Amino acid sequence: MERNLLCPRFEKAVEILSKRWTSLIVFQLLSGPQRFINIDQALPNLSGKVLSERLKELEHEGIVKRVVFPESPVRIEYSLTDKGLALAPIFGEITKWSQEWLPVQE
Amino acid sequence: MERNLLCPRFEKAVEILSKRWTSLIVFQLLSGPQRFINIDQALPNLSGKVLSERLKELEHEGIVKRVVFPESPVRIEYSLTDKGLALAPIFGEITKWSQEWLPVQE
DNA sequence: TTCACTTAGTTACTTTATGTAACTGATATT
DNA sequence: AATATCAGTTACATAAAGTAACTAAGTGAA
Repeated sequence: MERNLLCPRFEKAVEILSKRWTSLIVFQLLSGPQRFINIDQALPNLSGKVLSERLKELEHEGIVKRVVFPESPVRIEYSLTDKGLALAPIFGEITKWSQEWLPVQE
Repeated sequence: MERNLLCPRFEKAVEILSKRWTSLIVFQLLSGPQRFINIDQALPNLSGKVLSERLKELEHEGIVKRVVFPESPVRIEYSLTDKGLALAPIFGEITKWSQEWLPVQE
């Protein structure tokens, strides 16, 4: 009777990454810090509602940081923490796989 | 006005991998071909209904193959194709990240 | 000053996805 | 004949995501 062979840390990582939109938001932030509206516009079909939820979750996980610039009007920038930046190799492997195994035209 | 900077193949890969349960099912199959009930039992909280849906999707994507052994009773084995096996490095990177950045105890 | 616009969201409502549990049909075992 | 196993399916309930309109604080133009 084998029970839960799955490493809980691995499971947690998959849980984070496989939540809808999360990967694409992190990937978008890999290109540099940016504002809410910029992320929203870069990812078609992502609603402000879900983006707002995901950014809060990612902030809570310590993957994203939210910085308020008290300019006028106020500017809020989202960026990756070191923990978030460390996700880059995963996206590197996803890119490799997709280029080798997925058809160009769909 | 930048539009859809996202590579469609990368986007497709993320879409496949970030569907709930998909990654864990593929990861489970990395340990070798196995039967429906085995996958179901290895992943707590995964229902037969969703497993059945996911296996069909993965078969359709060419990531999983379903082989019927006409024994009695019939045995059905699910396994990864070459395309599916090629996902292994992605899980390798997820494992690395989770061990470096996620706490042991939660 | 009033009207319109931008940013960073939130709220209310609808549609879709997932979870739960019971069920099916073929074979095997007791 | 009754019970069990495997590989699912069906019906129903709950949770997540999509859609669109709205807010509040500030800016800019008329």
